[in-house]
Amino acid sequence: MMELKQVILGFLEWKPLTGYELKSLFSTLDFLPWSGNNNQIYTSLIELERVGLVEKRTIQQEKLPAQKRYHTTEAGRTRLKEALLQPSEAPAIRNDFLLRLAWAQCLSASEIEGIIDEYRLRVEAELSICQERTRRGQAAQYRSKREAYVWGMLQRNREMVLETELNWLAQLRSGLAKGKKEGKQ
Amino acid sequence: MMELKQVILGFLEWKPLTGYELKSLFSTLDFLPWSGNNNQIYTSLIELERVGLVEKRTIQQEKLPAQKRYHTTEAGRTRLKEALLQPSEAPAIRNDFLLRLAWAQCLSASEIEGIIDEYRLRVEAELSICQERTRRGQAAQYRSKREAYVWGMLQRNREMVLETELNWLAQLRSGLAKGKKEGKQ
DNA sequence: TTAACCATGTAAAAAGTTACATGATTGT
DNA sequence: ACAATCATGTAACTTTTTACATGGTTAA
Repeated sequence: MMELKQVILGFLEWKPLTGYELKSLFSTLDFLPWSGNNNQIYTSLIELERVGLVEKRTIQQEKLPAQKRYHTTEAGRTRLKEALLQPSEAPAIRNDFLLRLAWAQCLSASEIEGIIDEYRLRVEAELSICQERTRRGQAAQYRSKREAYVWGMLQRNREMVLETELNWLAQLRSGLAKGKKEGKQ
Repeated sequence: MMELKQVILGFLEWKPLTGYELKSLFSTLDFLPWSGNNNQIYTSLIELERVGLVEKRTIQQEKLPAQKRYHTTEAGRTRLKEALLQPSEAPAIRNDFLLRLAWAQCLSASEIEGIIDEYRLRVEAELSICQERTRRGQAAQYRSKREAYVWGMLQRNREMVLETELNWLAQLRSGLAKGKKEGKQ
């Protein structure tokens, strides 16, 4: 299991960052399953430094609080590579809509139509946000063509998952409509 | 956010179950994002009973420990329906492979090919398990045709997600192979 | 003047996992 | 003899979220 700290190590290998900058990365990148709240980021950085996987430069600023800019150490790079070569599990999905649909028996046909439609709109909105980010993502700083391609594919992964969800929803709707015509029970 | 307790409420509305039976459901159904360990199940049941959403019948057995079979109350049914009508978020995905791929810059081309292939096999294996469960799932006890259809679609959702992952992986592989031919950097 | 951004951290609570604890039955 | 199934529960730990705490800058 890839841990939060290992992901932070990856970012710091990409370029030195402050806790604040990491936080904003966690809130803008879809493939990161963590919220990136203060407690996660700042305590992780302190711990990573304590065990010698990262180091920091403190930069005094005139008017703003001092920045602590972290970068990886040799030990950090070694640890990161180890983590990257571990086997990955199949994707784990948390889908609240499926949990609700499972008990659709408790709902009327029109209530089911209602929650399907509400969910479809939600997924479509999410897909739009995702596509918008893909467009803007072109501006990011990549170290190579391969890295740029890979990050494009990370974004594409999320888009494909959401598109699949919409296709599945369309199937669900037509299947339910068909069953309704053919008679209930 | 659909909670574990609400899902338990859903199962007990379907039919009265013991903690042990709930546990085995949690470990066999793919769309449930919880492990269904003892602590989750038994403390949830005790809490649900305490607040009056479920009740139990204790059944003495000759040779085995007593079963506590839980069923929903009227308040439980009301609470469940409330939860079902709440809006659902877009699916949240935890994909460790994406987290590793993000830092592929740290790996050689052949190491990347290695982790892609390992992951592909993992996803294919998961898809097989999933398809096998779909076949067996036909035997389950459903309260209506609609319920049988919906549960089939729950299973189909997971299959489609895994198929999409395999398609995406194929794209990734060919894209990386193409980039390699065109020259590095 | 109000919101967003910059910038750091800590405390408390909730959610989730692993391990501990007990013990009989049934099939290989 | 060993593993799997049946059946319940608790303790300790890890992970994650939410809220608290501080305080200056910048743009609408």
